[in-house]
Amino acid sequence: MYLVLSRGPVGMTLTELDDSGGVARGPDEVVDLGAEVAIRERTPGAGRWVWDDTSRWYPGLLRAGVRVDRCIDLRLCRAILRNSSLTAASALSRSARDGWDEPTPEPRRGGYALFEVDDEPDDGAIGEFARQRAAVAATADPARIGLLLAAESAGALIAAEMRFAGLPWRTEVHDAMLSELLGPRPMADHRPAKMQAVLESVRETLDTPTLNPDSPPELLAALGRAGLQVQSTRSWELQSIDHPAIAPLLEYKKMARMLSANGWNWLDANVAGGRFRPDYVPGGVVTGRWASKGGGGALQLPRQIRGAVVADPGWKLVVADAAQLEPRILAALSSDRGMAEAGSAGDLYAGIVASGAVDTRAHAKIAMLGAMYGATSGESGRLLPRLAKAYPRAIAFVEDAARAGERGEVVTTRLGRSSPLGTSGGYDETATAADVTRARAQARSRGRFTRNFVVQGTAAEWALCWMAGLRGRLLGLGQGVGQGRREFTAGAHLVFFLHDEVVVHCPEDLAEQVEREVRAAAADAGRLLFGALPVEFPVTVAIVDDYGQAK
DNA sequence: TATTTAAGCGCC
DNA sequence: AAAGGGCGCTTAAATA
Repeated sequence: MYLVLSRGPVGMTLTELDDSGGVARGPDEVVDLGAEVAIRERTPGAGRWVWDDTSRWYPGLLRAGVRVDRCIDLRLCRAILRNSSLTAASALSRSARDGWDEPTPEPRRGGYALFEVDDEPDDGAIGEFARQRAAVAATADPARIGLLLAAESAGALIAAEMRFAGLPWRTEVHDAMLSELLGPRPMADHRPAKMQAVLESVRETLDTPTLNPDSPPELLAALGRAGLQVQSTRSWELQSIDHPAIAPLLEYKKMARMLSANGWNWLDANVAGGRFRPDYVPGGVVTGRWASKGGGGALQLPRQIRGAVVADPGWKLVVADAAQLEPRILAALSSDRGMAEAGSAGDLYAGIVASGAVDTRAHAKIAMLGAMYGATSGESGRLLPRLAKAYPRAIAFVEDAARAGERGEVVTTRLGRSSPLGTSGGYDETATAADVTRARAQARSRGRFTRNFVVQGTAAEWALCWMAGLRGRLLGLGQGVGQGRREFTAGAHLVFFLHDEVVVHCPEDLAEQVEREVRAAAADAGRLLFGALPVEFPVTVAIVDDYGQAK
C-alpha cells in the first residue's frame, strides 16, 4: 500500500494506491495532515508515504509530534532514475527535464508551514510515481535499484529526524575549549589574547610589524623577504621549513582556522537550547554522499572540538565507525577473495601487511588510498604495483572504472547510481598540441573521478542501508509492546552521520543494546548489497559521554 | 558597494 | 609524505 500526498491549488490530498499502483481510494482532501499521518502510522503495515520532497513535508510533521516509518521521496528518486544506466531506456530517463528534476527551492522565511498549500512541479505525484515504478520494473533486477530508492528515501527521513533531534552540544564546554586555545572571548573584531601573542611572534621573526597573515599574498611576500622560497602559504608546504617564523605561523593558522570556522560566532549562530542542528542534504554529492549547507559545516566538525558534544545526564553517545569501509567495499565489488581474506581478521591494512604485499601498515593504507583515488606518483604511486600483484581483481576493478571514465563512459555503483556525463574532452584535426595535452589531462582527471565514484558511491549506499536498518532497530529498543506512542527522541535515536560513522544518543541502560544493533545493522547492509560474499564490515564502537572520547 | 572567485583548510 | 577522489565554509582579493 502506498499513501500518496500531494499539494495542489485546492489543498492537500491523499490517494491510496495498492501494491500494483492502482488507485484504491481517493484522492481525498486532507484537512489535518498531522492527525491523518499519525493515525495511519499507528496502524502496522499501513503503507509507505509517497511525496515530492521529504524536506518539505517531514519537518512540519516532526514538529507536530508525528514520526513516519517509510517513504518514497520522488525528487531524490527522480535524480537517481534520471541518470542511472539501469533505467536509461525508460520513458522517464528519455523525457525532457521538468520540475521534478529541480532542486528543493529555498524555504521562505521561517521554513515551510505544516499546512502550507503549494503547487507541485509540472505533474502530480501520482503520475511521477507511476513513471518511476515503470522505470524500475523494466530493469533486469528491480530489487537492486528499488533498494537504492528505498535507502535514499530512508536517508531523507533520517536527515530530517537528526536535524529535529539535534546533536547535544554544551556551549560552556565549547567556550572553555576556545578560551584555552585562543584566550578568552574578545570584543567583536578583536583577536583573542593568545592568538594575538602568537601573531606578534610571527611579525617579529619575519620583521614585518603590520603583517596580516590571513592574506596569502602579504604572507608570501613577507616569507620571501625572510629568504624563504615557497610556492604557496599552505601549512603542509611550510611544515618542512626550518625557520623560527614557521612554528608560530603554523600555530597562528591553526588558531585562526578554529576561530573563524568553529569559534564563538559559530557557536552563537549554530547552537541553541543545547543542540546543534545541521542542515543535511541527502544525495547532495554526485556520488550519493550527503552534503550539508549553512554555517554549521556539519560534515567538517573538527576532531578538536568534538568534546563539546556531550550526552545528556543519564544518557550516552554510541559512536560507531565502519572500519576501512571503502577498501572493503572495493573487495566486495570486485569479488577479490584475497582482499576479503585480508580484512577478515579485523584490520584490513594489517591483513595486507600479513599477506606480504607491503611491509608496513602505513604503506598498506597509502597504497589502498592511491588505488582508489588514482595516485600516479609519490609513495602511493610506487606502492601500487605491489598491491596490483597481490590483489589483481580489486585493482583491475578500479582500473576498469578509470579507463571507462577516460573513454567518456558512465560508471555505475552496486545498486545503480550512475556517474554524470563528463564534458567531451575530445579534440579534432584542428587541435593544437596544447589542446591535445589539455584533452588528455581532462580524460585522466575524468578517469580518477569514475575510479573513485564506484567505490565512494557504493560505500555511500552501504552507509545508507546501514543507517536505515539501524533506525528501524533502534525503534524497538527499550519500549515494550503496547506502551503507546511517544516522541522518538525519548529513546535511542540517531543524532549524527558522517559518511561512514554514526552517533546514537541513548539512555545509559540501552547503550550496550545499541552497540549490538549497530553491528547487526552493518552485517545486514553487507548482505543487502553483496549477498553471500564473504566480505565483512566490522564496526568500531565507543560508548562515551562525549564525542571527543571516541577514537 | 555588492557579488564572484581563489586560497586555504576542515571532514570522509 | 605531501600525489590522487568527494564536499562546504570563511576570508581576502578580484571584478562588476
